[in-house]
Amino acid sequence: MDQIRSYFNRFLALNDSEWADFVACCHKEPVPKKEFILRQGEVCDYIAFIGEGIFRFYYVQEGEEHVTAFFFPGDFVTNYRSFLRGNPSEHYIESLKPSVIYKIYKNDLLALYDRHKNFERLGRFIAENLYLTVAGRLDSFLHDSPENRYQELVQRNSKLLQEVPQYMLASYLGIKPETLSRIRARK
Amino acid sequence: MDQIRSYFNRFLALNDSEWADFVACCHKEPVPKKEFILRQGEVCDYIAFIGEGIFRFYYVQEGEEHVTAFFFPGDFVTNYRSFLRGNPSEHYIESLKPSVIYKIYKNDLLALYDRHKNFERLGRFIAENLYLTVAGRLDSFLHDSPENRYQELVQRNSKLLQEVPQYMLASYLGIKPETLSRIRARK
DNA sequence: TGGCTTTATTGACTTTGGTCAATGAAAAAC
DNA sequence: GTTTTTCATTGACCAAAGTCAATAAAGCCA
Repeated sequence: MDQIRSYFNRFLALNDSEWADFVACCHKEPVPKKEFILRQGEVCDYIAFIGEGIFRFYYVQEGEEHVTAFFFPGDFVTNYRSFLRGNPSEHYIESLKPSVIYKIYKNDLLALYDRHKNFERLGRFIAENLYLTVAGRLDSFLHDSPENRYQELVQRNSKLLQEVPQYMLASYLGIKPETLSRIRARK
Repeated sequence: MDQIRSYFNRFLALNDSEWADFVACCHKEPVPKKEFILRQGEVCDYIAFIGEGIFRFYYVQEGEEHVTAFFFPGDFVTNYRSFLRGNPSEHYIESLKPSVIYKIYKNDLLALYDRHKNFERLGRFIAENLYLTVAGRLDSFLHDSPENRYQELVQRNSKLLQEVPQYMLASYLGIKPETLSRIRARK
């Protein structure tokens, strides 16, 4: 839980009563390897802080898996679209290793927003931050070659390379496993 | 200004005093065609609601323009990254037609956040919404062919096709003008 | 450990988008 | 309205990623 508090502190410091209120809403949950915490068609009614483990966020189209994102300890994992809009999820969220998460359900979170202005603000900061992350990824990928995209990834997030099977990485980069294999062989 | 209020109402209704407070922070500004409202290197210290006109958001790399986004009447336009972080902008924001914008400066907006919890919430909604837009675009870019991306764009946002020169559209889709021309000829 | 399944690599070939260059059309400037 | 510039189209060719298939390597489970 300390991890979560320090995550929050990067944006804004909660006082002790706000924090206690938050802690009361967290549900600790162990997740075995290769387990889905969200399936296509389900509505995502929680956000989950990752204490341990790795998750991938992907959808299936014409029999092919398309990986949109990976999540690591210290991240929040959720289908934010499904969570916000109440739509059924197009994505699966699956653990790649044995994991531990802390779930906060939507009703509880909305109540926290209502009760504490600081929480409302924290929610804004987190949404803003998510936006910046994705927008940066879009920009950097929109006009770069797959080769450059891979090289950038290696630089910025070498953790991914060791922790995640290559065929998932390829999908995350928007290319085929064979192509990624060839890019890696190129030097 | 009614446009802005109805934009807000899609997310949350402001009461009259909140609205009056907001209106007092808006600075109306006409913008001629092909005018920059933000240049590379400048810090973006405002968000601007578009009353009339079109803007494009792009950066220049190795002599080439890369279009990241277009903005239309009813949208907010800003370099959100530069605005939030106070970094110098990598992007230009340029009007494509004679336009009218309503600027809200950062200091004023932060003060609104402080004064009204509803405003804080509105800020969250807007950030969340921006995130969903970009995240969807990223997904479609990573896993769809340029051809499909174009077809999707035609369906979802036919306004773009009429209003924006084709070479800018091509850049927005991450392809060359010649390729877009050929995709269009394909049927 | 040995056998099975999944994942990664490599090769031959195809498809698609990029490049360069020429031409035509449309829009802007005078 | 005519000139000039910008933009869109088309063709020939090239480069890069995709496809299909075979093989090798790695991981997993009994």
